[in-house]
Amino acid sequence: MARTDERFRSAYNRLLDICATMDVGSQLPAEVVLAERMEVSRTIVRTALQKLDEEDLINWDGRQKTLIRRPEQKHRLTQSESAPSGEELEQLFFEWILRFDVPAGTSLNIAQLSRQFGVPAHSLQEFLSGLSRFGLVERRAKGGWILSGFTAEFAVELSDFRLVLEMNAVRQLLSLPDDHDIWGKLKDLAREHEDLKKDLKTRYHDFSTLDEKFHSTVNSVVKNRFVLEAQKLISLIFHYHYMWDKHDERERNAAAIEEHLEWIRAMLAHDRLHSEEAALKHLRRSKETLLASLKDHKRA
Amino acid sequence: MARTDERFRSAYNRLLDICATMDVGSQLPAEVVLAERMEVSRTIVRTALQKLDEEDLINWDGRQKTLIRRPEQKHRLTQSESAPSGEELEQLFFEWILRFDVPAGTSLNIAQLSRQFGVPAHSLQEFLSGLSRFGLVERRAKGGWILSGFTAEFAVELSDFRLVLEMNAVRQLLSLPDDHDIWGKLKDLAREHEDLKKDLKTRYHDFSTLDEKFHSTVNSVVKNRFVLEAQKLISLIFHYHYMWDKHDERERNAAAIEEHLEWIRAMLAHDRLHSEEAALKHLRRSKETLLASLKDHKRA
DNA sequence: AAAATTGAATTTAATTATTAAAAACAAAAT
DNA sequence: ATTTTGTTTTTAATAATTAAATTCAATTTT
Repeated sequence: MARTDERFRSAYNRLLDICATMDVGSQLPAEVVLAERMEVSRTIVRTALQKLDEEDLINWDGRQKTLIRRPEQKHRLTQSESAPSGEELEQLFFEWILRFDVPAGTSLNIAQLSRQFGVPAHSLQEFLSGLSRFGLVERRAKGGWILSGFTAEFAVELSDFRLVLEMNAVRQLLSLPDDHDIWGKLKDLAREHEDLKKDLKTRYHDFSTLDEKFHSTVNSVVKNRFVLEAQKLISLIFHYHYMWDKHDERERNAAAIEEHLEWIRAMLAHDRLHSEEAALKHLRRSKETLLASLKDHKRA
Repeated sequence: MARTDERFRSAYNRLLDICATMDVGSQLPAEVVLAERMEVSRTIVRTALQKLDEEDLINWDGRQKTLIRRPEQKHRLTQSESAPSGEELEQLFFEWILRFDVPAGTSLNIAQLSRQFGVPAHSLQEFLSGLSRFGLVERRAKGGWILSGFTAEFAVELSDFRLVLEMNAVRQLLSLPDDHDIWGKLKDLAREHEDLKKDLKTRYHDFSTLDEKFHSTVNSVVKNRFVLEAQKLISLIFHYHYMWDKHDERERNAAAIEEHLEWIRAMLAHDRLHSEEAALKHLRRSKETLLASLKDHKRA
């Protein structure tokens, strides 16, 4: 009942580590100092000190905190492995949706999913309410959540949004000075694309990673938290889709590499019109691929 | 302790309403039918029926649910007024931030704020985790939330994002056919602007509403959930800023009206270049105004 | 017998009570 | 006067609790 003492346990173990670096008989620093160093409140420091005293590892009297003996392995507190972080939860969630083709309209069972993902139900709730901002999930009047996205419509809108943002990135990129390091990065990317193109027969799986690297490089010139956040979602969904949709993978990737190369070369040549044209071409085809794969999944 | 029976109470009252429309001696429909009509589970229907039975309003035996007498006012259950909805909470939150100039870095006290807004702490948590997607608030390791946005940087990025989205809307708008009703709406807006311009001396306060109407009309041509969601946040923040920043209000509004008019006329003339130019001009000035007002507040 | 309806049991989720942790405050020691 | 500690108060994370939804089996009606 009530919250876990996870925070205390990890702090106590860190305090043991601090003691291990000290000589027997020497003094531990002040509570405030310890609290600051360990990034916890003084309350935790004091409970930890009290336990050290009880274990006869230190002698605690007022501001005297004398180390009696070195802590051993047996003194450490066991920590239940920490729950997946927000980012990890995001990964788990999208992976689950795309791997099992969870259809739109499915009602999400918080209790079961939180068990499955190994996170407190509470965290999952928060995560979902974050997603509801993007209209991917919805809260029902009766309570609970339903997955409302991942329809063809969603894919279209997401792709269109991506188009708007990425075209903007291209325009901004082209107005950067010649000594900006984006140009070097683009040259490197061109080379990597050429390399992959040569060994495509054996390495065509590697494209997914390169694709993500390329798009995030282009987008990196836009310093904007809203754009960045949106792009995180976009790349996540595109990335996972490529991962699960193995249909025509090699041909698709070969075509995409050519499109990327044309786009990169146009940008390196500072050719505004050609760059926008090449970007448009690639992004539109990307959208079609995403849509087609959604329809394929439906049929399967 | 545990959840409220708010849902039961409102269902019970609605059931009384249904009984009121029926003749004494007639039969109530099946549980499933009632549940469906009232958009509530059968469990609630059954508990409500049981209470009706206890109150001697119906005679319930198996599938016989006979109305004995008409329900009266005294039978109705009192409902505690429902907590503000998600949208209302959003309004309350932004109003609070802008009215009291809550500075970036402030730690948000969930308990106190939820009391202040009259919502369960739980709802506020969910709301904040939604906002964290936009980087407006952040979760701290120690627990709790801090307001990290509403800096000049935030305003700049928000304005830039707005620019990208709205320029895209303009481009889409100009490619719409002549019989689309956007053109009629734009003509109406032009007239409203002219009217306000005439009576500006007395009515300059009305501009804030007209401004919102204009921008949302332009943006309405983009049918995209991501764009829409982003624009909701944008207009909210711009709207509230105009509301609290009374500095030079009349002059600012006069200038903005002229900019709007130029922009509208260019669009009505299907002049692509001029439209984009006018839009850019207005949006850039808008950004400067927002920034200036932020700096002013800092000084005050 | 098939369909509709009800009764009971199970599962799920909203809310509160509880406890861990943080923060604030007051007292004591350097 | 400043630092450090002891104590109290406040805040928030989680489990327990209860309302509500859902499921399944039994019963009645067509």
